[in-house]
Amino acid sequence: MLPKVLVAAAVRPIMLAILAQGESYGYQIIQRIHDLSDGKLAWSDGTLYPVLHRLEGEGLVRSTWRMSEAGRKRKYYRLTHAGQAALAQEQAHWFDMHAILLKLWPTPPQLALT
Amino acid sequence: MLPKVLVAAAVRPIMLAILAQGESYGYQIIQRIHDLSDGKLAWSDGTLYPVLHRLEGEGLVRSTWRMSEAGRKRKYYRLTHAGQAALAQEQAHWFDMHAILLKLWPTPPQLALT
DNA sequence: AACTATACCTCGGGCGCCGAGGTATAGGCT
DNA sequence: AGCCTATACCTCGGCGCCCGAGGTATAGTT
Repeated sequence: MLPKVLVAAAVRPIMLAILAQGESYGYQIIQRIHDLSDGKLAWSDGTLYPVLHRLEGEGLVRSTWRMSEAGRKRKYYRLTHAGQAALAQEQAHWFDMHAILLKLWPTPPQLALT
Repeated sequence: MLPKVLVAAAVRPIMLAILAQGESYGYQIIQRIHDLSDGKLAWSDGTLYPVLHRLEGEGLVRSTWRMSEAGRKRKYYRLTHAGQAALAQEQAHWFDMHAILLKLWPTPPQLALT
């Protein structure tokens, strides 16, 4: 299990990046993240929804209610222009930090030991 | 300025990595981080000391008081074996997350836009 | 009728940074 | 002597944020 702080740091960039690939909704996002990380990230909906609401409050995503073919209500989220800019900035920040860490880690990944 | 959550996620790996290069003390660590990050990371001592104490409480570092040539008391910290193992694990976690993000970011660094 | 999966939501605890404030010594300047 | 800066350590409290627990509702299966 990845440390909480690291997960916390990645929540926003991951969410923005997923929505940058096309609109989606809560449950689907959770599953996409689960698959994408080979199960390393398994977020509960209690984690996800507050984040989505916050992003919406900041104007980075916009939501619309729609019906699925199965007849269930879904709230679809899609990225705004401001959201795309925010994603680019999150990326830049991540790479900044990554560069700093690489300087400190002369030896790459340092496999195994687990 | 880098986001707080991202900084929070990097605190432990950075501290452990710096101490892995040899023993050091509070003020020096702050300066090393400042230089190393080209000023992108400027931690206050109020940030640093609680972290050091926590790491010591977990047995990842050990400290000893010594005198500098100038005659001031300094508390030197150095990594324990457990600390080295912890560092390796932090590295592994970071690279796990990095791999996930890279999957979501087909376009590399995405320079500029700043 | 009961259960599972889908689909949304809120609340509260806990963890952890970090600004503000505190103590103390060494050295330089006036 | 008095003052300032740099060095060097520390603690406390607020704020932000994940995330487990709990709640509501519908569709399909057993």
